[in-house]
Amino acid sequence: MRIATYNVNGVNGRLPVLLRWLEESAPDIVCLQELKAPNEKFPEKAIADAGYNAIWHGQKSWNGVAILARGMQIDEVGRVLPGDDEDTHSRYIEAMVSGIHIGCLYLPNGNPAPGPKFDYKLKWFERLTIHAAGLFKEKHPVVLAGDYNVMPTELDVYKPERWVDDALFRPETRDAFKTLVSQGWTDALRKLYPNETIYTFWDYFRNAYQRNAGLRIDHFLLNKPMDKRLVAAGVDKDVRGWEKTSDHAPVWIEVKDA
DNA sequence: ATGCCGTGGAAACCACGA
Repeated sequence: MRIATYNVNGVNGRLPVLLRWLEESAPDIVCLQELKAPNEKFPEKAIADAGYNAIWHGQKSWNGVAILARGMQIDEVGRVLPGDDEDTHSRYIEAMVSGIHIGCLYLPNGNPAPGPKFDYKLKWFERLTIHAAGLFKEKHPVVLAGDYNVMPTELDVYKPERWVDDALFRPETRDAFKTLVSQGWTDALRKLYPNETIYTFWDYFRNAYQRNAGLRIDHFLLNKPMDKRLVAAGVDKDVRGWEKTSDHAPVWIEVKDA
């Protein structure tokens, strides 16, 4: 079974790219971020015609997350990250699919830092870490996938020295990710490729993709039952080179059937 | 060192992204 995460940067503007990628790579479960569409404008029919069931949590203009499953039932568990009733951003959705517990997340960017947006990011990270502690202990496999807006180490940035003051790479942000992972989670891509340069995002400008000036910010965290089933992982980097593409590439893991 | 590009929504510019 293949599980993917993809920050589409606008699900409607990106629909041709998304449908082509779904057809070519045929992932079984997909986490989408940055829908940039309200619930009523989610392209449910086009995605159903491609063979996918879907649940989504949209919002006008910004954010928005969804979980897709190819020919499988999706049982929604929640669509809010607990811990802040005032948080109106659509950044989290959670479901059970084929016995796997999936959390799909779009962690706040946090720039400019310092400032209120950075404070919001760190708070959101704390809430995620509290929620994740419960998920980690579950008996069944759990996947926390999405755009974490964190480069965990210097290996995950094309020029680390240029990013040290950025909200995606500041010490507080990296510490927050480290604290989360230290609950016992497996960073799936890093486990399989401990020393490789792997990027999941390339800026639209300055020919970032052509220069491979990228960042690794889309991650899969696995609890132990899921980690035991991990067999492969990768980035569909070529998708980043398509016409009218997102600035992120799809990331995926392959897991053994139960 | 920097939104240089891109998206969505409102209103022919602005917010936001990483």
